[in-house]
Amino acid sequence: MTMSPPELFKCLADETRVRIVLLVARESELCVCELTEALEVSQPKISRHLAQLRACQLLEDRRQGQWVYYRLHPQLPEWARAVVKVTGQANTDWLMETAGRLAQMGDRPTRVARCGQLT
Amino acid sequence: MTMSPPELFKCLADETRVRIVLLVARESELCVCELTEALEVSQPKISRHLAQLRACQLLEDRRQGQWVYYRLHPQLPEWARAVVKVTGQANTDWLMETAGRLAQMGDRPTRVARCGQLT
DNA sequence: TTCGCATATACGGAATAGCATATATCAAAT
DNA sequence: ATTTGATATATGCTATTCCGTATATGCGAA
Repeated sequence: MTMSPPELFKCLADETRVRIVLLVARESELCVCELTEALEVSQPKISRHLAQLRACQLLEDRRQGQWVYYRLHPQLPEWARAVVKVTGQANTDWLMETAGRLAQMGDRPTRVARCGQLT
Repeated sequence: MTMSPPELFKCLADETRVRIVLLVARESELCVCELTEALEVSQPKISRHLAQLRACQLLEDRRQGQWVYYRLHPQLPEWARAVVKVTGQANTDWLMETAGRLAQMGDRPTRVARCGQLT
């Protein structure tokens, strides 16, 4: 896959979108409802940004039952991955500011429970 | 200095601006006329983008005679510097595509000559 | 001071991006 | 088949961004 610098940076130029990408990178994989809760923004808003991140090949989605999980696109170029990594690592405080419930990630039980859904 | 991820990425979300930043990082320091020639864009356009990069503290300017030189801001956070570095290194081909005359950087004489100005 | 070059800013219009609300799709459960 | 919860898309609007042209400023040379 190929991706020019401005293409990548346009994707990351919106606060909601960077937060999504950094959180997903940090957690390996997150579903829409987790992101909606973590960032405390409306579902359509999250969804629109996710569509954009999918379109530019930054994220990949995987449907599992009623949930859709997002992760970094496996073919994301190394340098882009490095950009995400270094940014996330150097900005954990900023990231967690708005990470809502996701902040206490360690003590959450199953992913299903996280989504407020049972079994 | 502090700089949030979306702040940095907004600066880099424009093709002209990333090119400026990557070239400046690569060359340590460049003046406006060099950038204008290298990127082959109008002078006001370059200047406007430079003003923006100055405003967000990504670049610092230094006046020397009639020229104004730009370099990465000395207090730019490490992670931002790392983002610029890894992006530049992984995209030299893309960078040089539009780097015009600056492409033959090795064989240029003095900076003054580069600007098409004598002594 | 006046001229010429390098650089910066102002202004108006065109294009783009982001948002809220409403609606559609799709899978699981009943 | 109908309902319900999860996710996606459409629509209409506002706000922001970017650009070209014109103009201003700052500096050095004459």
